[in-house]
Parts: sequence; structure tokens; C-alpha cells
Amino acid sequence: MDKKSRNMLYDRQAEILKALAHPLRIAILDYLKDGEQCVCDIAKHVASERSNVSRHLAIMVSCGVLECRKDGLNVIYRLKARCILDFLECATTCLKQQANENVKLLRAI
Amino acid sequence: MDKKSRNMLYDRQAEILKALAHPLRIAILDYLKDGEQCVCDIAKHVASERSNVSRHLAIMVSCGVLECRKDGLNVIYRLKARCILDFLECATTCLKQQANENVKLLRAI
DNA sequence: ATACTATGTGATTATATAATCACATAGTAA
DNA sequence: TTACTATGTGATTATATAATCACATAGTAT
Repeated sequence: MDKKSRNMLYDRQAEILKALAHPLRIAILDYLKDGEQCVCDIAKHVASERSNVSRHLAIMVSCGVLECRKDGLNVIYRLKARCILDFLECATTCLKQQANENVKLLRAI
Repeated sequence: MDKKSRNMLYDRQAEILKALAHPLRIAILDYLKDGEQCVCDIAKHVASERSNVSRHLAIMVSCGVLECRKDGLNVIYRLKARCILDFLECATTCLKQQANENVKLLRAI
């Protein structure tokens, strides 16, 4: 891969990571892993304002993480690809490793 | 897991994702996957200012993604855990899926 | 028609992030 | 000692992000 393509890849990777890098958006993803939901229910579940949730959903749609469809008055959001959930697993794995290191350190004191 | 713990987990997950969500930081990680490097060489490799690179490195150290050691005048940085690289693979996988969807769409036109 | 509900968006404000320059510090070399 | 190199950090500025409120729109129900 040449330098230009590599930098483009880094940009896109950063974009997708940034789209996930917010506690509320992670909460939304974690909720949607069990199935599609309307904005109203999502907002209730993550305990945040509808308009704010709507904005976070739009961010994730615009970078291809979520997709949505209209159903009467409601708009239903769902994961666009299951692989999105892998990010959350990676994060959990890293956090577990960090916790283990801390335990080791604590025992060494 | 109770609600409070869950929200703490989301916070930590978001933190680690945010620490990776920048093109320059991804470039640095991609460089460090092949072995530890000093700030000077990293800066040269990613073609950015030393002080700026230093700041990005500090961000990743502070959230447990990188670690460093002094070697004379130099400070050598390395990945703290290989699992960090999994994030980049996840991102690449997602981008490939998106690209495939676009190809399908293109063919359908 | 009116009233209601779900959603999205403009405007605003507060805060966070990023890049740059100048400078301080720490170690090296002569 | 002086000169040099690698690094980190304070100060500044520009930009991005997030949250909130008010309002507009679209669909539903009566």
C-alpha cells in the first residue's frame, strides 16, 4: 500500500472509532445488539433526551455503523453490521488486561 | 451487572476508543506494531511535529494503550498490549464490509 | 378539521481536542 | 565548563463535539 492510501485508511479507521467513542453511543450499541429499536425506546433505555439521542444516532448512521427505517411515526434503528460489536469486545478485553495488571501490582506491594 | 457498573464500563470503553480515534494515533500504533520506537523516529515516520507527536503519545500512555521507558536521551514507546491492534483489525473489517456494500449497490444500478 | 406523538434540526453555549510556537529540562559529547 | 540533542510542556488559537431548548415536520387518531 502506498503512503497516500495508507493515510486514507488511517482517516477512515479513525472516523469509525470516533463514531463509537462516546459512552452514550456505546450504551446505544449495547442496547441494539439485541434487536432494532425506535428512538423513543432507545432514549428511555439510555436515560437521555430524545433530541440528544437523535443526534448521536445520526452520527452513527452517517459513518455506516447504524441504519434506520421508518415505521409510521417511529424511526427504527439497528446495527448495520454485527462486526461493530467486535469493538466493544476488544475494549472489554483491553480493560480486563489492565485490571489484571493492577491486581498483579497490588499483590506485589 | 447493575446499571451503575454498566455505565462505568461504557465510560471506560469510550475512553479507550477515544484514545485511538485519531489518524495520527492510528499511524503511530501501526508503526509500533513492528516494535518499540523513540519519539524522534515516530515523528519522522508519521511526518508530524515532535511536540505534537509527544502529546499524542502521552494521551495513549495515560489510558494504558502505550508504555515507555527512558534510554539515555531517548524515550522509547511501545504497545502495552497486543490486543490494541485488534481495534485496527475490527475497523478494517468494517470498512471492507462497507466497501462491499457499495460495490453491490453500484452493480445494481 | 384539530389534537397528539415521534422525530429531527437550528441556534446557542460550554467544553474538549488539536496544532503550533517558544521555552525548559535532562542527558550526551567535546 | 559549553554546546548539542531529544523530549515534554505552558500558552495560545482554531476547530470539533456535546447538550439543551425551542421549534418545525410528518404521521396518527378523533
